[in-house]
Amino acid sequence: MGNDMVSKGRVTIREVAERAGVSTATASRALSGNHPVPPATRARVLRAARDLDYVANAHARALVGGGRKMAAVVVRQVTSPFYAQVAEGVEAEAADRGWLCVVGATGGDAQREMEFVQLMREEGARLVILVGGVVEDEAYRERVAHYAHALDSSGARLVLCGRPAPGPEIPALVVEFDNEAGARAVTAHLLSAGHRRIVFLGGLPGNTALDARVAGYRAALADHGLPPEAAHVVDCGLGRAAGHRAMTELLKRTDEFTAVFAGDDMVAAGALRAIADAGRRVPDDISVVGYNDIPLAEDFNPPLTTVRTPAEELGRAAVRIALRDPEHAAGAHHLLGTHIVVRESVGAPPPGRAL
Amino acid sequence: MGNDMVSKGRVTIREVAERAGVSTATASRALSGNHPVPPATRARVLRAARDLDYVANAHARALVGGGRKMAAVVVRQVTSPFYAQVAEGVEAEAADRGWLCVVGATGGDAQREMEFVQLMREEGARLVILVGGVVEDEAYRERVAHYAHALDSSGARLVLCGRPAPGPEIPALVVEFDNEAGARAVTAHLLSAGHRRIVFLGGLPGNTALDARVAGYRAALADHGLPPEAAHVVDCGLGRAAGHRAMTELLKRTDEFTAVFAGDDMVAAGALRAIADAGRRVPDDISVVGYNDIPLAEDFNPPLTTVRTPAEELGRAAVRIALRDPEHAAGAHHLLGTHIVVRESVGAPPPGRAL
DNA sequence: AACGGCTCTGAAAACCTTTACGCCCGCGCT
DNA sequence: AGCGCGGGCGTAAAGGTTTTCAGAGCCGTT
Repeated sequence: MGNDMVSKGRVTIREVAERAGVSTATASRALSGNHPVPPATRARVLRAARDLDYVANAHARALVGGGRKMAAVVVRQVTSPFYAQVAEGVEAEAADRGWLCVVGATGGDAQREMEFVQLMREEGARLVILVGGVVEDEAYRERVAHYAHALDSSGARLVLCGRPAPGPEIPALVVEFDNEAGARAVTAHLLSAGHRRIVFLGGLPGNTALDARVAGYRAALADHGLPPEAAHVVDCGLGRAAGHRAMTELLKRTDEFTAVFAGDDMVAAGALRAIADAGRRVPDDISVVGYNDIPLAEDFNPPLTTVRTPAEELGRAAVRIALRDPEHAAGAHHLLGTHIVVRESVGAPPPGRAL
Repeated sequence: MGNDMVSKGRVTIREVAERAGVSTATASRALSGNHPVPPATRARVLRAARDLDYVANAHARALVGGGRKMAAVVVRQVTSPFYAQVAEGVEAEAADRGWLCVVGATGGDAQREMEFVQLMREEGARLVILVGGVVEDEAYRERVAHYAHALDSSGARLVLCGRPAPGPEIPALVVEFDNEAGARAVTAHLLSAGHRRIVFLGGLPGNTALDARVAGYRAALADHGLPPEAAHVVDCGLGRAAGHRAMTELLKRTDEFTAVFAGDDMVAAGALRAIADAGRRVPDDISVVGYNDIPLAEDFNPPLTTVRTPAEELGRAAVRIALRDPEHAAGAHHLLGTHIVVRESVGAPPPGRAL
């Protein structure tokens, strides 16, 4: 495959120009296509570049060009199916326009988040996407306001996915799912199946995403004419382990429920296992719904009824919206729709305990 | 948070130097720490930098410095649990040393892989990690030989995770799991449980990773004194859907097996569902083992006995080894160990059909 | 007192590309 | 024939940082 003289050191545009018998200016124009060049000259340059296996230096290019085509997506962990899907969406949308996508994992540590954003400023990323619900405390607001202004001043855009902007005039774009609507719909689904005593498993007070789901859950109960006391929220947080632990305890403590609304599918996974371990059956004894519709949800036992939040689409939307109309985007708030996916984890409540 | 004069345009080291009353050379030395600077001066510079909210320009830095601290990990898709774990390992190990980690998803398309590697050359990545088994054909060998030489000539290192180097003197480092040993062990586990008719579900002829697992499977059968005909490999490829389809067909066609060795856990997920759909029970009627031990494997129904391939460790090892002794690393081949995780998807073969 | 060596610092080059500016030439119009 | 215009192309500057080289000042030694 035509590797002529891959001498040591990198081939520069100077050498390409020399070989093609033109100046570096002309070579640059021919290679980048930024400026018209007669076909014959252009062909000569391209030929020389190919012969020499020339590789443009992105740094030199970015240095003179100002910014660079790079997007960054920051998540808690890459291995969470939901975050992975969002990252994939960002990567795909970025790749479609020839952009680079770098990912940062914070492990939930604010310090690492700050370091990463700082790094992105140094790298000249033009788009930073922070993904995932958070506890919205004072520290968070300050931190994000700082990011927003810092990035804004270097001409980069900040997108918050599933987390709130700290204020209306902060130069950040919010894109998220309508958690409240989704939770309301899936709760309504349980209610219309006959359930009245539904436990919400996986609350995380202060976390805006979870709080919204809890709000939707409460709203659905109210829609159905149930009193506020009907709501029973277990604040065990997210994750498979948390769901397993909380469900195990709950089963030991009470029988006063016929259905479980898990804060996300991983919680549901843990809960399903706990229920099975306790010798109860889903959905005959207890109905379960989850949230997010991760790829394996249909392989749970039984296949999980859940709310599909098209995570990859969230990632794509974040990039698209941020890049579409940069002016209008700042401060905007976009809600993405969700829908229920009915599978087999919901049934009628057991006759004896219907109400 | 002390944002003084974030005027338009970026703050350069020149302004920092000016404010601190030193030259850019001294400022650079104080900021980068590459060269000793008296504490008092150093403090003045740091103070000025903080006051001005100075952000170093990574491009300028990389331009003069030659390379840059950046690793790239290339996978088929980010949403596959296994790849996600590898990527997380790379990211973590990179972050530990202050490196950046960019990820590329190819969707299995060689064209996109080539484009991405090219992009990494332009960006000056110092480490490119290609992850995932492949069909080792002539095109593959040519492609990778090209990568290896191209990257090598720009001083970058190439690591192949779970895929072969096209030749012994190709400047690439191979890090992978010992697929053959893992498959042999888990097959032996089935054999010692009494199974004799074991189907391997998920072959993918030419794919080196799968071929190695099949080889391990055959070796275990031979170890047990079984004739080569005892091996039954279904070449359905990987993925949940493939596993489901192949298992459904197999159940329709024959009863001549008591255990299934799924090529990976996703295949196992599909197979488990197909078995359940057919009204058979695991492990009472059919035993199933998987491969990789993805996070949700313990939530399968029943919890899946599988081979743990510490994927995150694979990613970390790839970075560590490549960066440890760059000289010695080229052409080296590292095998990482695996071990069985016994759960509940394996039992004795049904009495009537033990042999 | 002179000199060697050390520390601190600054001027300037180098890294590679893009682009503003301007030159030269040829063509078409008057 | 002269002039204006525009296409093609080269020169040089700019972009921000690191690093080399060398100068300056100081201390200790002879």
